[in-house]
Amino acid sequence: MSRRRVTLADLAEAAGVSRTTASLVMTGRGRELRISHDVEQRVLRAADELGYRPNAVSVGLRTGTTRTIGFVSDTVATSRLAGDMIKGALEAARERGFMLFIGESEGDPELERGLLHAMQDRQVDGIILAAMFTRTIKVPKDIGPAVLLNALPRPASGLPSIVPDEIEAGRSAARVLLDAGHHDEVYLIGAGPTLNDVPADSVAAVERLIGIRETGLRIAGGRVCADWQPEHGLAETRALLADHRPRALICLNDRVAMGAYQALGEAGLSVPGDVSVVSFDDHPIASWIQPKLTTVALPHYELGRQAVEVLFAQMAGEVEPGQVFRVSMPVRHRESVAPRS
Amino acid sequence: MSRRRVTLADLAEAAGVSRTTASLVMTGRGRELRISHDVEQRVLRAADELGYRPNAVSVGLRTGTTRTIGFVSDTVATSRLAGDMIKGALEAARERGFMLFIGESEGDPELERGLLHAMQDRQVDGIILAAMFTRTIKVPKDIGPAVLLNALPRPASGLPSIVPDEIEAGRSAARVLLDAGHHDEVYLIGAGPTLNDVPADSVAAVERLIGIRETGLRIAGGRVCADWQPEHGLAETRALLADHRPRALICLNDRVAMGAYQALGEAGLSVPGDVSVVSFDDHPIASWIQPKLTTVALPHYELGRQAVEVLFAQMAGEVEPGQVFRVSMPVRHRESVAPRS
DNA sequence: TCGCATCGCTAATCCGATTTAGCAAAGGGA
DNA sequence: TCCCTTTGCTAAATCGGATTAGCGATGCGA
Repeated sequence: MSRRRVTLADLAEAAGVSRTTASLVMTGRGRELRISHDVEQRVLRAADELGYRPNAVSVGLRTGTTRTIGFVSDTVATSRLAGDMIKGALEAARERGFMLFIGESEGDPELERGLLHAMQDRQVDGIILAAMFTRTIKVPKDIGPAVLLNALPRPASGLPSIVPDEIEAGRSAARVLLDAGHHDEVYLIGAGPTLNDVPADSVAAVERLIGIRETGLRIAGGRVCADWQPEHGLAETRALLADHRPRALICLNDRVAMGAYQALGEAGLSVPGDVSVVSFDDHPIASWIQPKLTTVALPHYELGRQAVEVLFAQMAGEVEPGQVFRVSMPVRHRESVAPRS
Repeated sequence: MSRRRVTLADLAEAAGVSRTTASLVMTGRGRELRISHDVEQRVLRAADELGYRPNAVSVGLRTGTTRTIGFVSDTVATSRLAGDMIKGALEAARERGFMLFIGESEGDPELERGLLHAMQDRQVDGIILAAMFTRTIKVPKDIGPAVLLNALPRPASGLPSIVPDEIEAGRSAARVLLDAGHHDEVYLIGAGPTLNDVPADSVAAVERLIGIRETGLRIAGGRVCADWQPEHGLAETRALLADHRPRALICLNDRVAMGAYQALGEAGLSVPGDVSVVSFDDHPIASWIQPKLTTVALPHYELGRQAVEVLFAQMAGEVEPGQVFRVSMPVRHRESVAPRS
């Protein structure tokens, strides 16, 4: 391979100074500790010529800080939605010269412990604990500086959390319909009509429902889906259409909406002419299906960014224990909503 | 926070031995260097009680090996397809006690250099250079042990490559139709009919075409798409249907196929009754659209795994310079192909 | 001319492990 | 009894930097 890396000792020798002096100049403490301008320039020039870059492992050992963050998720890393979360975290970290370790626990606590250990052993400066779906999680002890992403601590742990503002999202979805004149004949697919009619463990479902109902929108009915997949959306919408003639549908996510589209198509109903549809998530398919789906977006990228930024703020001691950061969910206006005729 | 980490010195003191002895026992070299069974047990017990875990940063500095791999991609990390690639790499790495640094270069060479430096400074043991779409890339100098994932080196660089076997995939797709009795009236959507009719820079398009044509399947015609997105698939299939009546379609990927489904639906043609459809990628939508799409899967998970495994093999000196590893693409038989009537 | 502060730089220590070289005690052969 | 091995363990060096303490030279006031 290439020749040995240039070390501080090499640099010092090339510049004709001690390692101490070289170190002081390179860390920018030269001024403060009275290194002459002349010597400083000499060292900087030598560093440039030799292409000196400090060995981060050594720095990590000496200073105890590695400019590294651990990102542990149950399975976020693989889900499409989560790619953007990682991307946001990655960019925010990079802006500050930090790198990210990624780990997936697959929901296995044993594995999670192992990952956390592996990261702590590598002296990460902080940890992001992320969840695939918004939910509550048990926080391991002695985790050090950490934030929860898309999750809330089950027994309060003092760690800050970053979550999407699902309640506001519910309000937004309802308002899109209200603004278009849909005050009644609105049905829910995926959950509802009451707060008890939700898939198990779905924080998103509950909060979206709360938001929707807060606006005062009259909900004519709703169908729960065990799982928010297209086939369930299809089945439940079919069942709904057997007895009812909705003028608008709020689908609890885009995959469910995709199924709903299929059912509406079968029934000879056009979107948005006969039925308006709003949804949640802004999954890629939302702009692939015809007509393109108006949906309230999960801000994955922004969630990832915020997690990193909150982590830095926390390390700087600027965060209240247990503080919850809600990231707003923007509406993507597309083609699936028409004014009520 | 918690109390200071347990160090080797703590362990040695607790066990009443020297740091050297403690280290020898913990690294398993005790036998070899004649540490008595008695002392060995004493150290192990103390380690267990104290919960001693060696500081990986220190080990990294001393031994020069950090049990860490750098994963740099143009933008893989965020694309859905790539999530699985990372997952595969993650799991293969974890099985050997390695962690992964993730970085995204966004195709910016400057950024890529920065990422590679950041990783080299952290003494990664090897690097995986990944690409979003299969393509050729210029390999930076002095990169150390590395493999290319979903990419081939432009000027031969001696680095091994891991790529999906697209030619075999083309053969597989064609054979699915041939086996169902479709020997003619088969059209291509997304590329073809000749090897010149492909989107720019698409290795996949060329190789899939080569594979398809090798089987001797009679291709009645083809429509290129500038970009393999649903809307182009829709437009090109519409255009095709204006003059022709295909009995089978090979779509160059699933998103194009999704557009083709829409066009076929508009034309009142049923899948697979009137027209059989095969495609490539096995994108999640392939099992969301109706009828479920028969497609030749990009083995993302397997690609990720292989990249890590080849990297280890390379570090062990078991890989030929420039060796190319082709990962086979399995057919997912679903509902979109029917026998030719 | 002496004492003291300031300037400009460096020697030595430390971070937490691994690894080399070697020391003291016990055992064995002549 | 003496010398040589072998056994069982440890002191010290090392990795590549950051940091603390301090040293010699110069300048300045009295």
